[in-house]
Amino acid sequence: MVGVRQFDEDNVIATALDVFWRKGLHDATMQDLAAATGVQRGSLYNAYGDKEAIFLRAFDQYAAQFLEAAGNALAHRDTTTALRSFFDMIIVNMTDGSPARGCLTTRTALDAGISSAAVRQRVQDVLGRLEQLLGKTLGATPGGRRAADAHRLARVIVTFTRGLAVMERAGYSRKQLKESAATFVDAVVGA
Amino acid sequence: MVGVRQFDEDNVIATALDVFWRKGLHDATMQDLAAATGVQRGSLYNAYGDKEAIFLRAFDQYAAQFLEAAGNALAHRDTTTALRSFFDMIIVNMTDGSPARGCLTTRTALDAGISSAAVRQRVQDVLGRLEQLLGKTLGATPGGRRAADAHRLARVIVTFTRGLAVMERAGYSRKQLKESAATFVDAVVGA
DNA sequence: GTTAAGATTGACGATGATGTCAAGAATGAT
DNA sequence: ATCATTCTTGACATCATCGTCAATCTTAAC
Repeated sequence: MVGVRQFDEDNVIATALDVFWRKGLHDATMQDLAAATGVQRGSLYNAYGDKEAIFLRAFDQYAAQFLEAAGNALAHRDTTTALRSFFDMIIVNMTDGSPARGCLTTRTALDAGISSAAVRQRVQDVLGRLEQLLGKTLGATPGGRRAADAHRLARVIVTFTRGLAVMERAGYSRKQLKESAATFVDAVVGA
Repeated sequence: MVGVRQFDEDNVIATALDVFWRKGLHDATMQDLAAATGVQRGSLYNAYGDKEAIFLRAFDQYAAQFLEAAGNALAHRDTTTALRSFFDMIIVNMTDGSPARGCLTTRTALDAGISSAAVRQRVQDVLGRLEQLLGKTLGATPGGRRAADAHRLARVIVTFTRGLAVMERAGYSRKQLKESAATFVDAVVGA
């Protein structure tokens, strides 16, 4: 290997993720990425091709971390406890930072109209996997739900998490989001 | 009045709404608006000042129409029926057109980070009013809910509608959205 | 029919983003 | 030490958008 890369790729991707998380795929520019990473625009083009390629790498990292956190949060025997810690995680995830960064998946989903198939696919993947995690949790409850019900409910819960992400963008506080999530869990799982 | 406007303002705003609905405030350009309305860019600047001013007018029209439709849909004695027709309306609203236009409020909310205070305020207004409509419906149910519960639940429902809007952008079909909404209504109101 | 307020038009300059490239720098392999 | 390969750098051309402006046109009011 000759002519060796002068920057740490993991660092660059992690920093790029932060930029995309704050600005979104569409609004983040190559200049933003260059400034944040300290790597010149030209080098980024040379190394990755274009902005979307960088985004896909960053998003994959984000998705893996997000889904792992979701899985961990859901790892409780009691469904109600599992869902509460799940929503806690989700809400902290989107209200973290100052100003809060929001939810990257949701932001990306909203740009679907101007995004490539690859990007749209990643969003669907994350949501699909999240739904599976939730379905497993709901189905595994002792004296459990019928499988079809668990799946339908899982999608409802995923949908509600997306709603929380929108409400966060609309200005609702972490506390308000948590209250809504608590009400939701009580209403849905209490039944 | 001398030097009279050559175009119909209501037409222009209605057409602008269509453009914003399809592209979003941020992605729609003055050229888009000029092309769609048949009014030159210069004239639009002269008449309205800038893109945001046009957007605010269009959004106000949209919000009024949307809230009226929501109010009508909710006008049933039976809470379950009211919510079902409410969600039907919401889902049709966001899956209409080809390609579907999605939900303008949600799209706008997601751009909060790069929007003016005036725009953010409109989004909050719509969501707040929607919440009020729902709260009234839930509170008015015979043998009704406690007021505090109705308000909390109303916010949960608003949040869920935002989630549906995201799911639509993520590629879920009208049918899938309706199924989720039905599951949600059963789970929440059945309790 | 003149007039003057206001609308329309097309062109202009500024800005910022994209993607490319040639020249120079760095370094593993020999 | 030299070479060959790859990375880095800064400049370049292109493109889209924005907002403005002077010249021109339109028309209500007189």
